[in-house]
This record gives sequence, C-alpha cells and structure tokens, in this order.
Amino acid sequence: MPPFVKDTVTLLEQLSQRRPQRADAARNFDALLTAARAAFDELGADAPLEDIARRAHVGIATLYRNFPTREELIDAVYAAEVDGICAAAGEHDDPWSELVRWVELLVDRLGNAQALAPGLATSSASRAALWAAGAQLLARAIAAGEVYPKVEVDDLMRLVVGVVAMFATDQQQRDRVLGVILDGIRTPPPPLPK
Amino acid sequence: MPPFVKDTVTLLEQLSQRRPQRADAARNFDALLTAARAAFDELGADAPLEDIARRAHVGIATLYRNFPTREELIDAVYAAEVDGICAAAGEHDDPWSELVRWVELLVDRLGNAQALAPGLATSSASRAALWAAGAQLLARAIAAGEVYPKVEVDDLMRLVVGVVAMFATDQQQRDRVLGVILDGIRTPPPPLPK
DNA sequence: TCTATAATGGAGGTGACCTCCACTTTAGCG
DNA sequence: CGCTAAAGTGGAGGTCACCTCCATTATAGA
Repeated sequence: MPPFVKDTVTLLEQLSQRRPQRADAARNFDALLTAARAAFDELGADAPLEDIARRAHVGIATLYRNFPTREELIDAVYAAEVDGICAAAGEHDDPWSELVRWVELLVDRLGNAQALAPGLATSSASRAALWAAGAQLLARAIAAGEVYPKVEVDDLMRLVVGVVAMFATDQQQRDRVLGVILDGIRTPPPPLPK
Repeated sequence: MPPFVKDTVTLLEQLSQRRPQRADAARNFDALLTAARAAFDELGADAPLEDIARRAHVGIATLYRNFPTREELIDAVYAAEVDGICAAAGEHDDPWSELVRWVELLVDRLGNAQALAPGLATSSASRAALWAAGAQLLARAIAAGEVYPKVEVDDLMRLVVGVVAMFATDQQQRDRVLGVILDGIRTPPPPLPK
C-alpha cells in the first residue's frame, strides 16, 4: 500500500472499533444495523428509532447506547457502501471523464442508499469520506484545465447530493439535471489552431 | 389589462376570499398571519404551530380551522412576496438577461422568505405561481436559442429553489453555484462568421 | 462456581401534532 | 334594544416520537 494512503482508514474499520466486546452486546449491535437498514429501506431516513429497536428485539436504550444520534446510525448502516464509492474514485481515464464517471456512479449508488442522501447535507463521517474522494478527482480535473478553477469541492458535492435528494423519483430528469451541472462546471474547449 | 391575463388571480386575492366574514374571526385570521410570519422568521419553517397560536392569542383549533395544513399557512404568509416575484417576470431586456435577472431576484427574495423554500419542493399554491412565471421566461429564452431546449421549467426551478435551501448560509457560495447552473443551461455562442 | 462489571430494557417525562365538542360571541332581525 | 340562530372558539386529551434514568440481568474471567 503506498504510503500516502496509510492514514486512510475505511469507515468499516472505524465501525468495527465501536463494536462491543461482549458477545451479547456484539449480537445486539449487529441486529440493530440489520434492522436499521431494513427500516431505512422501507420507511426512509426518518424511520422511528423505536421501530428499529423493536425489529432488532432490543430495548430503545441499547440503540441509543450504540448510536447516540440518528446520524451515527445512518453512517454505520451505509459504511460499506460509502467505502465502496470512495474506493471507486480511481485515476484510470483522463481527468474529466474520470470525474464524470465517478459522479454518475455516486448518483447511482446513492439512489439505492436513499436514506443516506439527506444526512449528507450536514457533517457526518460519510460526508467527509465522500468529499475527500471528490476533492481528488476535482483537483485533477481543474489541474487539467477541464473545470473552472473557481469551482470548489463543496459546490460540486452538495449539488450532486442535492440532485439525488431532490430528483429522487424521475431518473430521466435526474440525469438531465446532472448533465446541466456538469456542463456548467466545465471550461469551454479551446478554439482550434488555424 | 390584456385579455390573456384575465385568469391570473393573485395569491393575495385568493387569500382575501378565505378571510372570515365575522369581525372577531377576521381579527384572529390576521393575528395568525402576523404571528406566523414572526415565528417563521425566528424559528424557521417548522416553528411549532402551537407556538404560533399562542403568539396570536388564539386557540390551536382556530389555527387549524383557518389553515388546515402547515403548507397553507406558509402559502398565506408569503402570498404577497410570491405575487411580487411573479410580477417581476417582465419582458424588458433580451430573453437571456431577463431570465438571469429574474432568477437572481428570485433567489434574493427567497433568501428573505427562508421558510418558503423548503415547501416549494412539494406542490403548493406558491409553487404553481412561481413555476408559471419561470415557464414564461424560460420559454422565451429557449425560443431565442439562448437555452438548450431540453431544459424544462421544473428542472430549472427545482435547481434554483434547491440552491436557496442548500446554500442558505454562504451567499458567495450560493451565487457561485447559481452561476454554474446558469452556465449549464445556456447554449454556447455561435462561432463568429469569418 | 462466584463476582465485578458490562449491558439491558422499558417506564416515564417532554414536546409536537391534531380532533372533538361544550361553550361563547356576533350579526342582524323584529 | 334584546334575542337567537349560526358562526366561531379554545383547550383538554389522544397519539406518536424522542430521549434519559436506573433497578435488574447476563457475561467473562478468576
């Protein structure tokens, strides 16, 4: 592993640190994550926490002990997905098409993790990880002169996340709007030399 | 007044229809609107309704009788603002700069009516009025070849409203992002004839 | 097996939503 | 002016979600 990645700890690793030691507690921890994912899929990001505890056959206090805020629960549930998205921020193509490819992948994956999108507006572990991944790609695209330098990571990421949340229902519209945004950040091509 | 505007009833007019006849009831109606505006300014769009009723020295049932949903209350509170914004969708400049001017005005006004923005995502009277105003300007800009024809009113309006909601705090960032979007919908200029 | 300690769960306080209906106020008529 | 039908009122109380507290229970390790 190259040295510059040394300090990149995946969210999944962070999560396993928080998993309790004792056998019964660890079982509850896992049951909560499973139940939460089901509830989020079914009822969206604001599924009642007491409902989740009930599905996990666990008291509400146990849920709160493991995940003091709803935010943390959501981060935990989607840790694997987020790690996956971040890992997909590679450097294979040229900077512009790599950026486009990744943003499309991001939008697509977030489409399945609906419950994640709303929370990304505010700070969270998932947000930090995704922003960092986006930052790399954006920096390269800017360095290559493909994107206006005034565009900041936060601009792009919030726009993309906002689009997922706002245009969740109609995929065609979502892609059209995404096209508008990508078109908006891209510099015009240089005139051909005569 | 030109005939094609005949069926344009302002939101304010619609509201006055709903104002009760009896003197005491009319007073309560007004007090509720005043209290609601204050509460929205202070606490945002999800200010407790019971708080609003209390400020208006009115029972909670009276609030619900006049405004069965929070949505309707918000629409009522901001009816004048929305009418104003719609009326500003004129046709003075050339289509593109008129569109830009109006969108900027819209964003600016919505900035003051923070509580309005979130609700515009779902259907409401305000939404309908603003969308109609936007539709006119967008259609003209498309007809003039200044905007890609694939862009739909709903795309543009939701983006703009989304930006107001998502970038409420940092005005500089908000304007930057708005620039990206406007840049994204605009067609490239035709090459100069040699 | 025993015990120190980690973990549990659900009762109960808080605050918001909304409905229901016994009561109060008003408009307008004689 | 006084009366009354009809319009309007308010707040008690049911529902639901959030979150905390702590007496009780289960586990790990000696």
